Amino acid sequence: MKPRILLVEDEEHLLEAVKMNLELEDYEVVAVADGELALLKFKDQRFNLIILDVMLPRMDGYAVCEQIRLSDMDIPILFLTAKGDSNDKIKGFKVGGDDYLPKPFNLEELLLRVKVLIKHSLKGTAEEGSLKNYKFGGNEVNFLTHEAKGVNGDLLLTKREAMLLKLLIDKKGEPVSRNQILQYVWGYDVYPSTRTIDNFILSFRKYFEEDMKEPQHFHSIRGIGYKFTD
Amino acid sequence: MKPRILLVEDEEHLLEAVKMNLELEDYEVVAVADGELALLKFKDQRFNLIILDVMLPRMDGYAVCEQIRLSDMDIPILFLTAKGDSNDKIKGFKVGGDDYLPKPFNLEELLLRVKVLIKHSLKGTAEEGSLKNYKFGGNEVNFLTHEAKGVNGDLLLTKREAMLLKLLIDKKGEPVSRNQILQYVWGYDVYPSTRTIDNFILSFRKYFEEDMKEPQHFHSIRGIGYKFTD
DNA sequence: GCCCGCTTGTCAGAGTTTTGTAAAAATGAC
DNA sequence: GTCATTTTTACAAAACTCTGACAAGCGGGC
Repeated sequence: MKPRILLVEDEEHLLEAVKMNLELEDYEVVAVADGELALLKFKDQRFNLIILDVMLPRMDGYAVCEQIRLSDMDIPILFLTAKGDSNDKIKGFKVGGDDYLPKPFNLEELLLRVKVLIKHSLKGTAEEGSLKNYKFGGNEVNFLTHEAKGVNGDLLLTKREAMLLKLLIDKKGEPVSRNQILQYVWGYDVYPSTRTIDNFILSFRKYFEEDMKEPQHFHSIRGIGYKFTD
Repeated sequence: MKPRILLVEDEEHLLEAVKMNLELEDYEVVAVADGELALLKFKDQRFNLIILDVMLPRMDGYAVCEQIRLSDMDIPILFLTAKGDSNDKIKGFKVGGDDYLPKPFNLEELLLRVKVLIKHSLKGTAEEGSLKNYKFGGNEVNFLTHEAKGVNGDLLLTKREAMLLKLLIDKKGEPVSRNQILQYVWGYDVYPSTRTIDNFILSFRKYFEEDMKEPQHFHSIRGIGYKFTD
């Protein structure tokens, strides 16, 4: 599964060159030439990294970054900019950028920075594997064997169920967005429709909740996603 | 618990200056002046970030980085170097560096890069959420979970409420215009009618003000917008 | 001080979006 | 092909946001 990059750059020539080189490095690249289009793509798809030119038609890179940060605090953003002075860099960082590369840049350097940022972004979602057994309420889950004990006795979790449950439990107490769920459980190139996740939550509530109408563990956070509470 | 930084730099003057500034930013800094000492400290203690000068007595920065990477693939490493050419950067990345700053550098830029790298290194460790926590008057807001404690007890903020509240708190003390609010909370192409914002302010006052007629925190600035005061 | 025009406060639904739920259809392993 | 699992579809229910009406408040000109 290739890491996905959203590349936003209005100089067509440069756009093509960078896109090609990133693809040679085995990334999947979506390339757009203006800020608004970038936001649409971002909302529509999932990426591991965004490369953002500062000077863009219709909406500059900083504004795009600020918008993106409203809904996703984690995705790395790398700024490209023509001007080299430190104020630009600082502005880039202030709006939530993670790295900064002045134009003209050395291509190899860009590729290296991309690699570093992608490495970071994958770190969170890579398997840690440490958690193999978990108890909450009167329930119990074994993530190795997928066996679980719920309110209606023993049951076996399916693969997807186990992945999703593990994700929620790993992040217990904090809401996990539907996007994060999709990234972690389904990966980057699958797009199950919106109701799929709900169905899994529905199952969990059937398995583990005393009262489905008043869930104690699997909370829905409207507009965001779900949250697990112990 | 403060993030811990290992700072390795042999110019005494610079070392002191950077150390002091990092400490002002509330990091705990361990400063050493040569590469071998850096490795000893690294084996002995736990850090969230390593700042590494390339030119060091006894053992250069690249070598230190390579050694560290043998036992820890995750800790972020920021290189400082006197020469500005791209080959140095590339070498830095190749031995496992995460970022690179050419000397002489702007101090603010260093601090920003440090912040970004630390943010990455803390990701996933529970403390992250505490930075997104805010208290004022007898109230408390957690922007990560959207939980809040107000004058009438606990409540959950909606997505929009959380965004608007965050904006106002980020800019506390200064008035935020209705236009800014629209831009930030609703995005670049959506403009709800004028009364909508007031409704949200109304809710905030209900949630957080002792006396709605004499708001202490959510002030209306006639002709402009609103201002949050602590 | 008093009036007038404009801005803000307040509220009650209407309208919209998101989530819950179940059943049917598709997928994929064997 | 068969079965278990996953995904889609459809609709219901819930939650949130927005609108429009009107009241109240503010500030400038007189």
